[in-house]
Amino acid sequence: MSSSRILPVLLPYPFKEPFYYQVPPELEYEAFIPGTLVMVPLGNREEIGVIWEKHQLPKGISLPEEAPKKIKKIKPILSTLSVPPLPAILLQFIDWVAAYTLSSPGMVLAIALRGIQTYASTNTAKTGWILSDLSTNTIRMTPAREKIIQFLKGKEIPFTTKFLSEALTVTSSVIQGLAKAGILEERLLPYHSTFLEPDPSFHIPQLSEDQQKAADFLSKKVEDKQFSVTLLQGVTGSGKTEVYMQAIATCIEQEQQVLILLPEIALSSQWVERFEKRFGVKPALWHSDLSNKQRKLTWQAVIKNEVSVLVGARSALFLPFTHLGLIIIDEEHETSFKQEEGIIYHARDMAIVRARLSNCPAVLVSATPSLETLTNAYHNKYHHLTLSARHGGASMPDVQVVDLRATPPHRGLFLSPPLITATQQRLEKGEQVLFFLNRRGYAPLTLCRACGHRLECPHCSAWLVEHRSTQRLVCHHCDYFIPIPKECPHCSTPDSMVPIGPGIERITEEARATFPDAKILVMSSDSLTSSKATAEAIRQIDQKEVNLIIGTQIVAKGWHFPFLTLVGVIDADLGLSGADLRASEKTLQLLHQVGGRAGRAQSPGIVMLQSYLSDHPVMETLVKGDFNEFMLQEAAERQMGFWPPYGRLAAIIVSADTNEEAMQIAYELGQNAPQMEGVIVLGPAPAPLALLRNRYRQRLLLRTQKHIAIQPILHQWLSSVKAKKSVKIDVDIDPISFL
DNA sequence: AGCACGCCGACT
DNA sequence: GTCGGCGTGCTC
Repeated sequence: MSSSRILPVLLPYPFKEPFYYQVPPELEYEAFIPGTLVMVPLGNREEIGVIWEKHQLPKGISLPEEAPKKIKKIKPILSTLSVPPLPAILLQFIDWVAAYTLSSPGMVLAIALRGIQTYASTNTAKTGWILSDLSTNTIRMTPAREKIIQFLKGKEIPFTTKFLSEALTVTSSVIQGLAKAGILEERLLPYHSTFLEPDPSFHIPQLSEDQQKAADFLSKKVEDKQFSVTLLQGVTGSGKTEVYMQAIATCIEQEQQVLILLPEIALSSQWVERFEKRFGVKPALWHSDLSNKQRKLTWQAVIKNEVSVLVGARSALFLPFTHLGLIIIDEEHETSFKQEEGIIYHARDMAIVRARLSNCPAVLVSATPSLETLTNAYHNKYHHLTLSARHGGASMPDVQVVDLRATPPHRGLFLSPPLITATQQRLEKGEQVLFFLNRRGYAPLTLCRACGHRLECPHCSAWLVEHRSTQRLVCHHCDYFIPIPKECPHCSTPDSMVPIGPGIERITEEARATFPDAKILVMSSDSLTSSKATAEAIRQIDQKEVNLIIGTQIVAKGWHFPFLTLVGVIDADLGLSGADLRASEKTLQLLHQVGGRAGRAQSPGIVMLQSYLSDHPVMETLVKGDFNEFMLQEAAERQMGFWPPYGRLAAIIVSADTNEEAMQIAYELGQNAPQMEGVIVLGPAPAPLALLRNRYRQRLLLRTQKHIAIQPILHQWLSSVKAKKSVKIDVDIDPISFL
């Protein structure tokens, strides 16, 4: 066996490097180009792997000494999968993401292979039936048999059992019988993609002058077929979607593929509808709720270039596009683009990397761009398009702060008199009102009036949240819950447990009592458990079957509520209390987004912010509406200390079964902290959730100046400390949430 | 990631 | 004496 027939194969497991396998003599070596999907033996199992890179050596020259030399045995590749090889850009992208996030390429590959994991086992091609050459008078004729033979006579394409039995009202046993007699012959169905081609000129909307300019700019970028990043910023209702749909149309005309990333694809039925109205067909979808079959079909259609437009959640970034011509990241400021488990990555940032590797434009879309994006736009790293006016003549909502110190709600209640009055007026006029509170359940804290005992999750450092609808106290961080106790578990005083603070269930209760005639709809992840339930809620709002909507964060996400004219933010201060670096930014974005739901169509909208901090800069910004100015001010404050976006940040989380073990390793990391110019290490300290799912967590933060590459420093630092397997050290590059 | 191998506690 | 807990190490 010549050693030149040995190839590196990357497996979807957390190994540092590819494994080496040999090409068996009966297979042609030249066919194994990088990206080829193969079955290989691993231990006593068979696994899917990918040919990773062929050593660029002339034939006959042996491999570099160091590569497979220390490997004891090299097993043969078993077979090649009948799918096209992964595109070279995807291979590069996987390596890039792995290096950036300090994770193994194999684990990144695992995300990319999620569409074919079941490929080998369930590759059953569809077949149908045609008439054979055998004479039909060799069999006994029956009416059912007659029908089938008459139907198939002269037809050359095969028809499936399902089709024949339904169309001709015969049972499948008749077909089986004819097949057995040799009258019918089984044939593979001709392959046709289930993904229809969108029509770029199906319905071209009338764009405003502003919109048209922006659309032309993006279309030009698509035609250029070069890497670029554009921020498309515009207030809610300014018609951003229509603008980028125009760029999608151009991309389809150029016969290139488009990827659109949305934060919560399950909630995007309205988006898909808009797409369908514009292009005549539904786009391909990619999200966690897809069935295995849909997943496989979509994955294969993407790699065969049969999908021209795909809308997906963050993992769609790892699909095997072969002709990517445009990536759009809608609601780019959304924190749910950050994957927080497994491979920790930010889909917005990785999308830009993928666009660069694919040499195509990326478009970031938001009414309230993230600080990072806005800074890049102001420093001319990104193009910046602004849509200033609301489309269709609607005006911006009028934002008012309700000072809760001056006009407090009644004792034990949460709706202030000004908000109640305004709500009453709007409801009487037949308009819709939204109450926003970013808190699920009835009350965030339950305590004992007698002894002060607070009910806490035994597995996490968090209060148990009362959910009255299910009669439970629930931990929002793990799956722990208990029935609502009748007496204090600590001092046994009966009926002493009292709910503290509001959740939306409690606001709903108060709203029912205050507005007995209102038709109330609750929107939270607890009430909208399926995309069907969500679609039904949206329908009720559209049809004006409800007039008071009470919702959590879920309502902030891109919906059209045409009859909504008043938004009441129950607790505008929520989120500002912590010491989180991004507290102001995130609160401002969220409240701005929620406020954007109001007053889209005919009537002007009002946003009322209930706050005890009415002179807080965030409130003042919301009233004045100068979002960008506030954000740039925030950015300026971060510049001095080299905080992001002017510096780099990495969080190291040490987790273990006992606090002692976690502290021990965290302490050792602290001792070995890198000491360099422009590098600062903070910690160790208990992580924000010091106990999570029974794991104790300690954290360190590494902050460097922007020009310093953070990965090599981390790599060296982490390899200086040895921990046993039960102690986990996770690295979060560019962490989003930290205190 | 899976899975085998290995060394210490409660049982047929 | 064994069954089995999960801690450690290996897979080309």
